[in-house]
Amino acid sequence: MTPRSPRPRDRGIPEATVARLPVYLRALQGMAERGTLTVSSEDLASIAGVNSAKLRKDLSHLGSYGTRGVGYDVDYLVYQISRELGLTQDWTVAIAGVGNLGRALANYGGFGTRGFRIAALFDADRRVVGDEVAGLVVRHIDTLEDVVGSEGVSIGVIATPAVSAQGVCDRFVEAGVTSVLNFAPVVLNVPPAVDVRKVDLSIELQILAFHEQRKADGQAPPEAGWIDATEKT
Amino acid sequence: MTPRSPRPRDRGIPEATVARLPVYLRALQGMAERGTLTVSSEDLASIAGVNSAKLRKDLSHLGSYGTRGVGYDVDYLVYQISRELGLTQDWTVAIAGVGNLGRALANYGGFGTRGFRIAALFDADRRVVGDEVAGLVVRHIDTLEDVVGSEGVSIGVIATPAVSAQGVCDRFVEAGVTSVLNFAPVVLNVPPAVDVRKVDLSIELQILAFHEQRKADGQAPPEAGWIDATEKT
DNA sequence: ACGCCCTTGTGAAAGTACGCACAAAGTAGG
DNA sequence: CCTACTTTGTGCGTACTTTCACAAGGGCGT
Ligand SMILES: NC(=O)c1ccc[n+]([C@@H]2O[C@H](COP(=O)([O-])OP(=O)(O)OC[C@H]3O[C@@H](n4cnc5c(N)ncnc54)[C@H](O)[C@@H]3O)[C@@H](O)[C@H]2O)c1
Ligand SMILES: NC(=O)c1ccc[n+]([C@@H]2O[C@H](COP(=O)([O-])OP(=O)(O)OC[C@H]3O[C@@H](n4cnc5c(N)ncnc54)[C@H](O)[C@@H]3O)[C@@H](O)[C@H]2O)c1
Repeated sequence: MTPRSPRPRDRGIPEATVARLPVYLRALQGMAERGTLTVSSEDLASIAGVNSAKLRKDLSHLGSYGTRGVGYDVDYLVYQISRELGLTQDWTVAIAGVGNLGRALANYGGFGTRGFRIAALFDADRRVVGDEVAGLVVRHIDTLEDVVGSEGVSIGVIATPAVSAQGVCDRFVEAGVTSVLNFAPVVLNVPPAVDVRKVDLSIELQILAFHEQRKADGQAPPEAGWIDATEKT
Repeated sequence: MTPRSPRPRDRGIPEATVARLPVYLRALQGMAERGTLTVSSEDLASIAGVNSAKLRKDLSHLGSYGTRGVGYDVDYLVYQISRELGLTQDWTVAIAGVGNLGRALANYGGFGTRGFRIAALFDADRRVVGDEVAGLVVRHIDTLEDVVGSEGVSIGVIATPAVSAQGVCDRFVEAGVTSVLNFAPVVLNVPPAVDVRKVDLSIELQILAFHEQRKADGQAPPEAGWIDATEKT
């Protein structure tokens, strides 16, 4: 029934796997720099902080790139994961809201290192527009549509106050942006074809507080036994 | 077999639910400010961007706080969620690494508004130590143990470069901190009793890139059908 | 060329999460 | 008090995720 052209691979990578691939990629790039040629699932999993079976299953979604008895070729795996994640091409990013956070993001080196190019900064405040931040001149938010079109922006970052976030988001979407990274503490409403990911500091702290309270509740913990060691995204 | 005292409620709240409670809480607080007295699961769910059945099931983990035919009392629900998340008490936070990001965090108002008090800022750079940021004097990282003890810090935020993160984390843990929020792009190693949550910009962008590539792959999408509308944390 | 040993790739089981659909419970109006 | 209507709380089927455990594959030493 699927009218899709018969692609080499299934291409139905689970979301949970996608979220871990960048972690593996980072670990592998570190190894590559240090000259490591191959790595076993056990070792890589340990560095990435996951179960080795999970790692193998994750990688199996990309194909059979390992060699039994040996492990995975580091460089090859870096390439395959990069390709799968779409990092073999460059992506153009625009940031809206050049305040505390927007400036930190713009000045963040690790942003551009891996195929993400910041093409534009927008703000609504006339006192900020025209400033040079991280080598870019801050533009007025009203030029968003023009710039997104001319620069080919594909990812929009929202670092405005919460009240402005939905409006800015709508403009990004209207201008054709289909991926949004939102730092404002609001739930954005977008059409189904647009992906939104949010980074919400306050939520993270509240989740930590919840677990912290749990630990305290048990008072003097008779026995440890918290199974929370590893990170959950 | 569970030797725990028979608590009023089960207290086995799913992690997925815990991650959504702060979203509900924020929506409810907004309503409370606007004077709304009660809300139905349908309305609240719509604002929070989730399915109403999911919302009801989430809330049912806290107890039966709704009234059939009417909905939920906004103020009461705010209180119950706050209590469950541990927000009825104050939490003390310390930030290590006062660079681009650390400063943005320290200056962020929304941080302190809901029970999270920033008690200390640490840095290793002598040029930064002694600066006043957001009303606090930046202390040297070597005073971490003393300050964490005297201030009763329970949540440590890591905003140092990646190479320093594990070391700083170890010091937090050694000093008794059992909750860590990590902004550095590394997997932290901690004992099982310590909770770590990470915020990783680069990973978020890579996940967006993956989906963006998918959309482009299908070229002129014959039929839409992306089921990605809602946000995934 | 052979066999040992290591590591992958993957079935199957167990554990979580989601969302539909509906009975139960409560309100409001007569 | 009884009926009609609204909305909660949850049982249940489905889908996704994680983990175990092991057969099959492949290199390497002899
Ligand atoms: N600073 C942090 O560490 C931090 C942490 C977590 C979340 N956040 C969230 O990130 C967002 C930004 O935080 P911040 O501290 O940088 O705030 P900020 O006030 O320092 O900066 C916001 C900037 O957005 C601009 N702006 C306002 N309306 C705009 C519009 N319609 N279009 C374009 N620009 C507009 C303002 O002029 C300002 O420069 C907020 O939603 C905040 O809740 C910040
Ligand atoms: N800036 C961003 O927008 C951004 C975004 C995502 C992730 N990050 C990550 O957050 C971290 C901080 O980023 P940044 O842009 O603020 O970097 P930065 O270089 O501006 O600041 C880092 C600060 O940490 C201090 N430091 C170094 N070693 C330390 C130690 N052992 N103890 C205490 N302090 C120490 C440095 O003196 C510096 O002041 C990095 O790991 C970065 O990858 C930053």
